[in-house]
Amino acid sequence: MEPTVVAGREALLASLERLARERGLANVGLREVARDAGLSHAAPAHFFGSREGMLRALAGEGLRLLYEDVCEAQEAPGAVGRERLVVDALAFVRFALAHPAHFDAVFRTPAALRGDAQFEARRAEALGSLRELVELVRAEGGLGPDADIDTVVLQHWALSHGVASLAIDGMLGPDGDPAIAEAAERIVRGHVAGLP
Amino acid sequence: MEPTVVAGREALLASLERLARERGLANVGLREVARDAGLSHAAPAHFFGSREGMLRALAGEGLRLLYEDVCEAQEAPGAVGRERLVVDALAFVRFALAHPAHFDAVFRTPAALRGDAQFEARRAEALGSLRELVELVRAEGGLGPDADIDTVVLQHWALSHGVASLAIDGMLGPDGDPAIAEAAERIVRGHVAGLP
DNA sequence: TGATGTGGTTGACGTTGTCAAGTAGGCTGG
DNA sequence: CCAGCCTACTTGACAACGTCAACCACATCA
Repeated sequence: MEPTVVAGREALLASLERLARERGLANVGLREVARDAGLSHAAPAHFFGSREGMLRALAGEGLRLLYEDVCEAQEAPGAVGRERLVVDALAFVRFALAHPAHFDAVFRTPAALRGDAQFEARRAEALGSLRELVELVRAEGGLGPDADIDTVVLQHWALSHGVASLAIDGMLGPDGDPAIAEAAERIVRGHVAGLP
Repeated sequence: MEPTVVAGREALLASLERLARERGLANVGLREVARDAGLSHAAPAHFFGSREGMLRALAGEGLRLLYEDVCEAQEAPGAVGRERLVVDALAFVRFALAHPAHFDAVFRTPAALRGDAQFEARRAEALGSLRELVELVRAEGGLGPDADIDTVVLQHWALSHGVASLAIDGMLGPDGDPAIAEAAERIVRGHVAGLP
């Protein structure tokens, strides 16, 4: 029987996410999060050790969510060869738009994460699985045989990251506008079409 | 006669930049900046009104610096057609590596900037001048006549932004390693080569 | 001479992140 | 049955923080 009231740790992370979504990660306080979750002011320190630890926890959750989203998108039928990269990049963008606070914690708050072995390992794993995807695409004939895999991987990662940032920062259209997704798709397709 | 001791305002911005470079923008305090600049704890509030105001001032300076760097790179001889886009992107990456605090303020602290008319205007201007660059490239025959200018502009902006983020976050190699610049160049060239 | 800025300072207020210490309840071995 | 330990917090204190009102010294100019 799962409890209807979530454990304190998760309640705190949920509150953090909710508040960060409105105000930006940098502008939410530990005590505020604790208040919002109905706990005492020192509860965050109890679970996460420090503010930095709490952000790290959110980043870990974010990386897990992102990985799930991307895998799920990849498993949908109909995308083979080069199209797989379109699916991958658009899943990344969708994740950024759906979980801006998590995205911020993972990709835009690097100072707190530097040197965290677990986080670096997971990030390396994410890059590794992207490399596998690119290799699969090549095996399926979607990439020229002389394409440099590492360059394609980094190029694709950079473009996905860039489009996601543009989308989050409102440079592809006002918040919630479907034009954002359309612009993102145009950009991504343009990019994928240009791969060697 | 310019004074050897800069005015308080600029001393504060310089201190903010120096401290943020070591610790990340989010982890420097107003009072700390004031101390570092040799001023009283309330000096930042006097000049910038609030913490947010101070970050806005840094972002404004950053946008100006970026604009100068890119223009200067573009004026160097030898780059015509498609090569202009390589020069542009690499200037962007160099700026990010040389001024990480400014880059953070401009591109990774959007909450503080939302709704600031002056900042939005300058950002729109930056995008506009990128558009002009792309149009020039097409006029020089560097782009197919049926290329969609807007998509190319956004694609280029996204990739430049992404590569810069990768570089700053240490994903192209350890800090200061010349391999970073080499990787960035490979990625950018791969991207530009794929444009329609 | 006096008004008006400009470029700051001082001091106070409420709030924040962190830490040491305490507490309440559940589990486990003897 | 109960002592000991673990988990999941709370309480209270501290220094540091951002902001604000008030003040000060000097320059400019009518």
